[in-house]
Amino acid sequence: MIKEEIDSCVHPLDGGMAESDKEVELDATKAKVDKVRVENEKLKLLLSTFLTEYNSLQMHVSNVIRQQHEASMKLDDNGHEDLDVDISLTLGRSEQKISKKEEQVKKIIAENNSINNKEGSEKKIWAHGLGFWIQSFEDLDTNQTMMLDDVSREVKNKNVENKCLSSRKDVKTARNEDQHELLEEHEQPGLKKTRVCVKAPCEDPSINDGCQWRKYGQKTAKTNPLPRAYYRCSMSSNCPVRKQVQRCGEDDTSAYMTTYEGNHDHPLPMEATHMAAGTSAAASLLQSGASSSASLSHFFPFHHFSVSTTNSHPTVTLDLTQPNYDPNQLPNYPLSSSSLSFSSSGRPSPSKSHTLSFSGLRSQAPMNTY
DNA sequence: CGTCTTTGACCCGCGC
DNA sequence: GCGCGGGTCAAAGACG
Repeated sequence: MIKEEIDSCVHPLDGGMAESDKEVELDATKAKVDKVRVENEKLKLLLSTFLTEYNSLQMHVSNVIRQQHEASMKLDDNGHEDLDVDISLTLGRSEQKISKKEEQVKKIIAENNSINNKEGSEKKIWAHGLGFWIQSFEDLDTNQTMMLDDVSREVKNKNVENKCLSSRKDVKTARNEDQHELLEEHEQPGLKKTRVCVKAPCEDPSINDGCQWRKYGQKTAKTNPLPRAYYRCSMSSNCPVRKQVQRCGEDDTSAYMTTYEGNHDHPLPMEATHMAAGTSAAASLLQSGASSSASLSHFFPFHHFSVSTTNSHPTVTLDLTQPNYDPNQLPNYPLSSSSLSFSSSGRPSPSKSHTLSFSGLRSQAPMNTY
């Protein structure tokens, strides 16, 4: 009432019609505000539902992981050290033989976990493919991860320091010897490093998968007139990871085949861990004997892939140019939401790059959550 | 000046 | 043993 009086004083020239219009307008605005409020409440409810579902999903995943862990512990009749390290998905490695370095790392993890368990905090550390160590979503302790990386680097640096070589031939021989040692140490006899090929639809060959790559060569293969580019990981001076990028064909200029080989010896950025998760999952599946398309499609329901062994190189090929998406499969894969995304950095070529990432691959490879 | 790309030469494994 | 082809090296140049 007072407000109306004030309004009539402020606008003495306005007639009764103007006042009634304003009342109508006010009512309309109030109605709009109420509507927005109701929508806001609905959104809040939706958000809380999502959060609840997310938490229950997390609990479900942790339970599954715990069950797998317990099952594997039961199967272990040797009664070794009670390690909380369950999975070591490392591209191109066999889990049959564990090197001293890995034993050292596992020992550190076990010691830390025993301490942490005393404190009532349950922690697990996962060894991811492509040489990247991560921890489960239950708790994230970067100190442990860094410690693992330090151990890894320390051992590697010592190996490098021990080599005092002069001529190029000696260096090459040493390189070959190192590779041979790695083969002997980590791989089954007669089998070379596992390769993971990713055929991706992309206009630019310089796909940014999260790592920094340095081009060290380019060749034109006889079988394919289009040049093949060779890259090595430049995030670490001694990182052995290589990748080859080759256009799939003259008539298929929008697709590139990227082949990854080796294990990173340094922490990876998040985009790279997604990629590593996908590739290492594929590699570990290959090594675990999941060679049939049927068994592999269980783990990669949304994309075509194939397995081949050429020149003793076990190779998993993920074809992301042909999505194998079937909505009917969704209920069977509650934890899967395989996706591929590209994003351009906008920088001018040749620095222009695209981001390639996987997410939610359902396999032994755990999901990264940060 | 440091880093990265280009490119010809070289090395090595594999098939014949 | 020889030749071929894939993979790597390293010098030179480009670039920021």
